[in-house]
Amino acid sequence: MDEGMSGFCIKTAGGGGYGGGNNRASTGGGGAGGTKCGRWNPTAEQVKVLTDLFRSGLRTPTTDQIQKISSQLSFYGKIESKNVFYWFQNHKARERLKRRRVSVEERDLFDGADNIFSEKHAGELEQLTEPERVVETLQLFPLNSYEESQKLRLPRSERNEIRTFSCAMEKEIDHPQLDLRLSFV
Amino acid sequence: MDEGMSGFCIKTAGGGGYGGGNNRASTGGGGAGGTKCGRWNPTAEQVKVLTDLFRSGLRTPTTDQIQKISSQLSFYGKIESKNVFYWFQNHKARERLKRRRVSVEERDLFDGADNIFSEKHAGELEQLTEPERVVETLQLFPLNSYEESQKLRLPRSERNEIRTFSCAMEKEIDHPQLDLRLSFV
DNA sequence: GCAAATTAATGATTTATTCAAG
DNA sequence: CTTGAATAAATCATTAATTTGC
Repeated sequence: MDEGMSGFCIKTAGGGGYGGGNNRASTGGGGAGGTKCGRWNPTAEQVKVLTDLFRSGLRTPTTDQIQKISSQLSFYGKIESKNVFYWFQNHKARERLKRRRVSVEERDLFDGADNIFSEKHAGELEQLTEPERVVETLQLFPLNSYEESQKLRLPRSERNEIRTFSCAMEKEIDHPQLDLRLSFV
Repeated sequence: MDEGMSGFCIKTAGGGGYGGGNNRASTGGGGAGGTKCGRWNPTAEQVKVLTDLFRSGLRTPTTDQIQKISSQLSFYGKIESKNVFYWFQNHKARERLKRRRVSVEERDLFDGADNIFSEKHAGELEQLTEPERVVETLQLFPLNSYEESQKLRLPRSERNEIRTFSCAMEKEIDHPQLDLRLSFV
């Protein structure tokens, strides 16, 4: 809405970008038919990969990482680097928000006399927030043991130092094995 | 069109969510739970208050300040003055470390935006940004001369405005209003 | 069943802090 | 004291989900 845009130039309007054609929508994969270049509408595969990366610990990818991810994800449909950047920003913030909300609920319940509802809400936490567990489609190349133990000692602040990982989607559709091997090491 | 280029120079960007809530005692080493008197295990509230104080500019609390903080924080669980002292020592040092590492990393990224090796150091530190800041619940009051002189002993980067302050947690009603009004002089 | 209307999610922008270099 | 860079917070805006009346 503003022409100020000093950062990346928003050229979402022009149909041009990213030869990746349209989205191969699987479920929510947007762009049903006509190229409605309103805003990026990620495909289910794209979301899955992004979510796996997030769960593996990635929070604020570097520009290089963003480009690699974007490049790989372009296989599944139209995507730009900025989409990846925004996705991580939003996802990080909103996960934090969810976690905080739930924690406040837990706190309220605990401080109250009885906490009969605690399990219920604990379950909600599991549902709402993304557990940081490694899924089978995500292969983590282990850190060295020292740092791993160090990492475990910091549960409070969501700190992660995942280094190298590759993300491969299992029996999904026809797609190449993603190898987002972002060598952080 | 910057299509061909890597596009997306992160200049002015942002995204995110909201941050209103409060943390919650998770693994509180609190006074109530099992008395595992190994070492201090701060509750989430204690960490929150300490972090807020840190963000408000406090770096090296005086003995009086330490005692008052400790006294107030004892509401949330077992705590001793030395815990507060060590917390500030450690937090100050670690924040400095983090900042230093990040800034080094930034330099590396600038030198070679498209340098594939830059990501080498990147991931290691990307997610190390300081946790969320909370300001709305923190009120600052003017400082006096003693603190001013103390301030001068800090490196420039830490010469923030350190003041007398009170920390009131407004939205979270289930604990008393902290009034950490530390009187210098 | 089906769209219009409404609500929930979430992509994208803008604004404010923060640190530190000059 | 000013300014550059990075990012979190807050907000705007658009799309998908869903509800609802027919």
